[in-house]
Amino acid sequence: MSAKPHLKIVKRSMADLAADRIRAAILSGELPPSARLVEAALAEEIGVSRGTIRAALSELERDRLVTCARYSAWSVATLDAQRLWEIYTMRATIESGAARLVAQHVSDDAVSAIRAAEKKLDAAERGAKAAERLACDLDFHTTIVQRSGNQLLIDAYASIMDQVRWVYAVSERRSPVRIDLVSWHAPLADAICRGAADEAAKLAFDLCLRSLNDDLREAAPTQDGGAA
Amino acid sequence: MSAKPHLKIVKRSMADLAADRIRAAILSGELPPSARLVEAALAEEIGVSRGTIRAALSELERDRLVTCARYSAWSVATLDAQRLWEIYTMRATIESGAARLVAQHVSDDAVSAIRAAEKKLDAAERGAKAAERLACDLDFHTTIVQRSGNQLLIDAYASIMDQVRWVYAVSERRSPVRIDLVSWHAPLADAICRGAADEAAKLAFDLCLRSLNDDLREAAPTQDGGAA
DNA sequence: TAATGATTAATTGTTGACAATCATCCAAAG
DNA sequence: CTTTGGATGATTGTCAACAATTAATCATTA
Repeated sequence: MSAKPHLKIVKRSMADLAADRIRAAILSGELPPSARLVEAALAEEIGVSRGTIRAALSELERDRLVTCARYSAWSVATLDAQRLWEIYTMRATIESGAARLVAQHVSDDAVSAIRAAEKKLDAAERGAKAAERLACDLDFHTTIVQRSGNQLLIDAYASIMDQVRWVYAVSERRSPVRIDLVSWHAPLADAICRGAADEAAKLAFDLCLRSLNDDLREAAPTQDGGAA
Repeated sequence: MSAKPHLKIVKRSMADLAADRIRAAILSGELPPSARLVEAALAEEIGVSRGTIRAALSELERDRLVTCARYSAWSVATLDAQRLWEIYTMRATIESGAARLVAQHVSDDAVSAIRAAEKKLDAAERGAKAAERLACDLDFHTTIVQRSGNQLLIDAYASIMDQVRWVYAVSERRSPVRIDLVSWHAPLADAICRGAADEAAKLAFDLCLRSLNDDLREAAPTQDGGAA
């Protein structure tokens, strides 16, 4: 996105590195939901001390990937239907607010960024494989949030999208299928570029909830009698 | 709100207690924005070790009340116009999403809760002092978020409202005046109770932004030439 | 058998000491 | 006068040991 070539070295603490490792293990499914996490064991495995691991786990707790029971145990968070609904509606809320903000002050800059993301969607829809389509889908939504110019929204979105990716990872089919990408997203892009804030907010919200329904149907195909 | 009498003792760690102390000092203005925070000094003052203080500061960092520069210094976060805008639009986003969710599945329960909060607003508008009016105002909004039933939204709202209270605390006039409480809030309450999701979302968002404009005018009365 | 209470192993909470890093100051060179 | 370089003090990063708490086990008893 921002192609400005920063030279600065971002120095990261051992705690951050450790958090990255554990996060990757969780997002990859290697550490499944409810898995027990023992500070001493992780410290041994990663090669740092317990205090460092504790800082890492605290960071992951903030991201809601792990939970902590006092004096008892850390464990990977759990995912139930309620939490799934919360994650998707939280995502819908953030995207909706971002879409409203972008639409309220449309700039040529924003329009071109959104149209570019839309174009990539169109290209991905024909021929690209599922993972690529999903990436373009997520990129489109991320673009909108980025253009809101609100760092709080951007950070909150990054956090909730981690949860979304986690949901994808722990569900049976790793990547949800995404079809009709353009026809679903075009109305939102149009509304934003047109400056129709209310409409953009509504469309953004509904688009996320539609993803929820789709992903749920995939995750539990026996749940609803899908007979037309 | 939830009057269920829990007997359970919530045991809190020293780190949590320390975080509470520091948080209170920040929210009260005792520790002003940009104030330097030294782990060792805080540890001495509060009476715990540095490791515990570090955990407390990390918690406050998550709440964006303090920032940390590696190997250098912790300090109380700063508030500029950009951040102020981000805080208020983040609040607007959350409330808007919550209002939409509540309106989408209106229940008698929700209606009575919202109407009750509205009634308290009406009572406060006539005669009560400024602090009381502000409290009822905040309570009305909190009620809506609570009724969304989304713990992620509720937590995010609690966090952002901490920031809002902080803004109030560090600005010159401690409590912003709130006038026309009922006439401003009634359309939102009506829309939600009517199940008009889009309208409720729009009204909730605009209501927050209106607060931003009001609070800004108070904080910097010379900024805009207010002549009609 | 079911409830009670002591015992114990496992795990997190807390601490103080040491290492790594940063910011400042000051002198010397150009 | 500006820049460079090194010394120095202050502050955070990391660690390993100890204390507090939990959860499970297993006799004991009614």
